[in-house]
Amino acid sequence: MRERDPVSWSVMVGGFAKAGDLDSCFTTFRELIRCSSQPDNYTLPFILRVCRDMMNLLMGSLVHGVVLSYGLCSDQFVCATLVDMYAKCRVIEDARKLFDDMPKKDLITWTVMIDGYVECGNATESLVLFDQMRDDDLVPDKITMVTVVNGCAKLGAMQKARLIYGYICTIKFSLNVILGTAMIDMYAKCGSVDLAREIFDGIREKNVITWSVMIAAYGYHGQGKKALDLFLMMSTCGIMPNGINFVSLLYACSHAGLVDEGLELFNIMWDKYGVRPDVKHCTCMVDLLG
DNA sequence: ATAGGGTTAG
Repeated sequence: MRERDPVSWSVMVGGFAKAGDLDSCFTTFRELIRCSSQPDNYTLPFILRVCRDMMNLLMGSLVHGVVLSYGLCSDQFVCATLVDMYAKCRVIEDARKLFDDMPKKDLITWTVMIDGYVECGNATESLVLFDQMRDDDLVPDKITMVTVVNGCAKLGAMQKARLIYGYICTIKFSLNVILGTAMIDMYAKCGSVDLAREIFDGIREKNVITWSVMIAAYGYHGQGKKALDLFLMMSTCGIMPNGINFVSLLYACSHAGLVDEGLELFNIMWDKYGVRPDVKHCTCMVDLLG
């Protein structure tokens, strides 16, 4: 191409990244910077998302430098993407520094920061931020609530869980699959498998993850039989189980001492469902038989 | 043909 626009450059950089050719990805990016004039506001965020998805902090930092050199750091959209990149690369302090320096933060920026803390294992701080966000008069949407619910699940705090559920009810969010599934997980990890089941029963369009979360919940609450029943129900509904389902199921069997059932599952997972046993499945089997 | 954030094991 004699004429390349920002899209052609981005597609090429992203394409190399997806193909796993980081050298070419890197080289092409540098060439982009050398050859193009001022990049538009979409090119650098796009490349930052590539860095985030590949957890390539090295290239992410390089792009950050380019953002600074073009004076784009005051752009809210660009900056939020940087926060997300650093957070997902587990450099939460750097993410927080950028976040704190932003004069105006929109809902997505808050959500990215809250989620960053959850993923980094600091659920307490994620809930603190959630309160600060509301003090800032921002109204969370469903995606924000998914991250908050996740934070609460990690904390295992039932008091908080009830507050958050109450809040979701007051702003009248209908539960979509993802938020509903997150809430099942939250209640289960906060200790109430029954409340989790109530949410589960209220979700009309369950996907494989919804079933998986509920099955796992019965598993770590020692109710292996119920986990198995649910698995049968899931099969009846025509949902195809994946490898994670079988991790939860085998775990459930080992914690309830259901040796025969566990062996049976281990046999059919490959023969009937084409799921190849991995180290986690085998660990559960060792637990079950040992 | 780029267009910011979200769900299961570990």
